Amino acid sequence: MPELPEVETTLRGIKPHIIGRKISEISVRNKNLRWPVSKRVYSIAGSKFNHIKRRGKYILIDVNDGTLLIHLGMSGSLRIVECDQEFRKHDHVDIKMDSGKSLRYHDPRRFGCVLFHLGNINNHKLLKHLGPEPLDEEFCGEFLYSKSRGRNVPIKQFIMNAQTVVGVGNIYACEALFFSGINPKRLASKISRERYNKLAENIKMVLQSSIEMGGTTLRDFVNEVGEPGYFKQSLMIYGREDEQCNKCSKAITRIIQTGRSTFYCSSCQR
DNA sequence: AAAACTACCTGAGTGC
DNA sequence: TGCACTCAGGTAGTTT
Repeated sequence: MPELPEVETTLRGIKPHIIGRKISEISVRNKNLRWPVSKRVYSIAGSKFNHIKRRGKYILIDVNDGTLLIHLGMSGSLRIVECDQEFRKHDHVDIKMDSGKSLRYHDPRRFGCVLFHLGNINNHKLLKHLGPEPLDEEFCGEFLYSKSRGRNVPIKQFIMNAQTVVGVGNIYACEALFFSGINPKRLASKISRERYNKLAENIKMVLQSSIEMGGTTLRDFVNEVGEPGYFKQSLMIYGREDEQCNKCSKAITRIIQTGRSTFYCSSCQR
């Protein structure tokens, strides 16, 4: 589910409710996420949430001398609820705070994770090999161009690879390629510098506008208070098979690339 | 090193 | 109703 804008929306939403708050009690109702929930998360009881940031689609919350590392997988969400609110199905982790509210992790498919790492989080194996943040300045067309030399992989896979750049999932990859007029099947090694400049700009633009609208809700993404995001209404190409392209009116095509749906306009995207 | 493939899991929707 | 099947926002780990 969540790509970068949805994770950013979640982070901004929970931040004012957790920073400086003391953690009173942790409960893990189902530890079987992608990896077992760290036993160490119990050790944060009595401490305060100090700082929260995002790296790619990972949410990192500093507590004591360690960091909570949370990923929402395909179907995860984090919400702020009253401590005494009844648990719903798939509410797996609950962190009660001295405010009377809880930070609650919900994830039907359990592809996400809740881990606790002592020491410098930048050395964590899940973060070590990640590419740059797409909204940072260092991420630009020139960067994509040089990184793509010799890469015989379709451009869509290339930009969805977290080692290339983080945070670009299936929806925003399709959208950015549409705005750039690039066929998703084109090999990364065969795209010009000029087109990469355009692509990098469009990746930034698409992610930024989605963040401004609270992210994209296809079925189950909700923010910290359980509301959906509204970027779905702005999607140009994703999920619109057989509908008319907004630029040229031709029917939108859906193909499968590495097991995932790709939507594109065969006339606008070459 | 890079590309292709596997695996993890539930729920919604479709067709018979 | 029920069963079988497909598809869904992600990505580490394994194999080729």
